[in-house]
Amino acid sequence: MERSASGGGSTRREATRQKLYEAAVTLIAEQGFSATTVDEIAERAGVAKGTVYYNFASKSVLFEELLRHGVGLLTASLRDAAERVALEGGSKVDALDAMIRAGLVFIDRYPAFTQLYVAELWRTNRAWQSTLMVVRQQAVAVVEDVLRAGVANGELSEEIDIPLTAAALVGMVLVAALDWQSFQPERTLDDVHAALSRLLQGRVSGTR
Amino acid sequence: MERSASGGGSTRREATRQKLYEAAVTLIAEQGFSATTVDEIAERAGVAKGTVYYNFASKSVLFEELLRHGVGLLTASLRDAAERVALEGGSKVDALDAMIRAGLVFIDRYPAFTQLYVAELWRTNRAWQSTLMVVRQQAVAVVEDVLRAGVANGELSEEIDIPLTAAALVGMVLVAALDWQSFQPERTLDDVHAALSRLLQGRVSGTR
DNA sequence: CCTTTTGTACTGACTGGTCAGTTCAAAAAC
DNA sequence: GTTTTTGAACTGACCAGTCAGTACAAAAGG
Repeated sequence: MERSASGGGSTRREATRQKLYEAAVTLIAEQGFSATTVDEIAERAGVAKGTVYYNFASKSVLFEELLRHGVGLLTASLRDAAERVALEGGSKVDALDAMIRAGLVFIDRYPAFTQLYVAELWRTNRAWQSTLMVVRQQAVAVVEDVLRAGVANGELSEEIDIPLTAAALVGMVLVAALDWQSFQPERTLDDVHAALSRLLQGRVSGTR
Repeated sequence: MERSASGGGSTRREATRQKLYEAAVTLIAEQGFSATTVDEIAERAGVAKGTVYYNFASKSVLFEELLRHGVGLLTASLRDAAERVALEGGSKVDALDAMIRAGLVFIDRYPAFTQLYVAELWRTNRAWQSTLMVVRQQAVAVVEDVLRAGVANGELSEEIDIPLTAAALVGMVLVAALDWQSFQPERTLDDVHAALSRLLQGRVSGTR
């Protein structure tokens, strides 16, 4: 029943689940959860419908595990970026800037996941609402931590409102990136990063 | 046969359509388009299902008209705010600030519409995709116009990337406001406005 | 006046189709 | 020989859209 060491679960099964995640994330991002059928997911993943139900209890459970999986990747990437700057002795603003870039890289790599996340996050009355709350808090908390550290060491103004500013920064990156992907795909990641960086560092007003 | 002059459409019918808009916007914001049934919409509006189809060709058409209606309100409100500042002889940064506030007021007043807009905007493969594109461009264009004017009169840096910055600003307001409504409802509109204003004006870094 | 007609708005039972989830025997993979 | 997958058939709930009929007010006709 357990072939590789302990904990992991079999590789074959894991590969099937991965295929299902990938198929589901694309379809749900395009069409929404309710408009996506299990038959479609199975077909896109190249497995039989029975396999979906052998691996996941239901369509919603598949979706919830997908969410947890994706946000795990994102927070790890953000935390990693902040830490790398800290080790190099960079400032907290540098850390925020690095996190903006990490966010953009993530969205560039997993655009479907990001679409789906944004589309579901502010819904109420959904089965997976609590999963999303937890998962959102994890992501925002990473930004809040850096802001707090910046205020503590005097680098950022004491007057900033940490939760609101963190939310605004996340939103800025999220929406700018989605807009980039959907409506201005000819721009490069560096263009987008530069524009956001400028906004973060208050180099918008003033002719220099 | 025709009660009020010609052209306008009866008041009764208009009132029914309005009730349907209100019912639909709430339900779709909560549950998404596909998960919301026409029966639910009719029930919430207090009319029979047939009435929905008497007034709108289909569920999607109802939704599209809803979108156009809502974004019309938003752009009018943004343009109005910018114009008011211009008349008072304020700067372009002041105009942007006023638009941020107008955006927040709008979202505060029509939270369901905003949720629904964000949730559907970046979807692909949807029937109303083209409607959304048009409607998004209208809203973003208002911000771009002000940015362009600011650059022209030397108030804003020539190096800013207008489309990307506009998208980022809109995103910042949108996400911060939705977050405020969903996760920090105890905050006041002024709190949120102050946090965003600070970010816009680059008063985040530096201890003053 | 009264009554007949006409057009508009609305109603709600009904239909045809769709889809999540089930079942299971047999094959494949390991 | 155990786990995982297959594939196809099936069920039952659910739902978008339809349609024959109702309600009613205003006009037309007498």
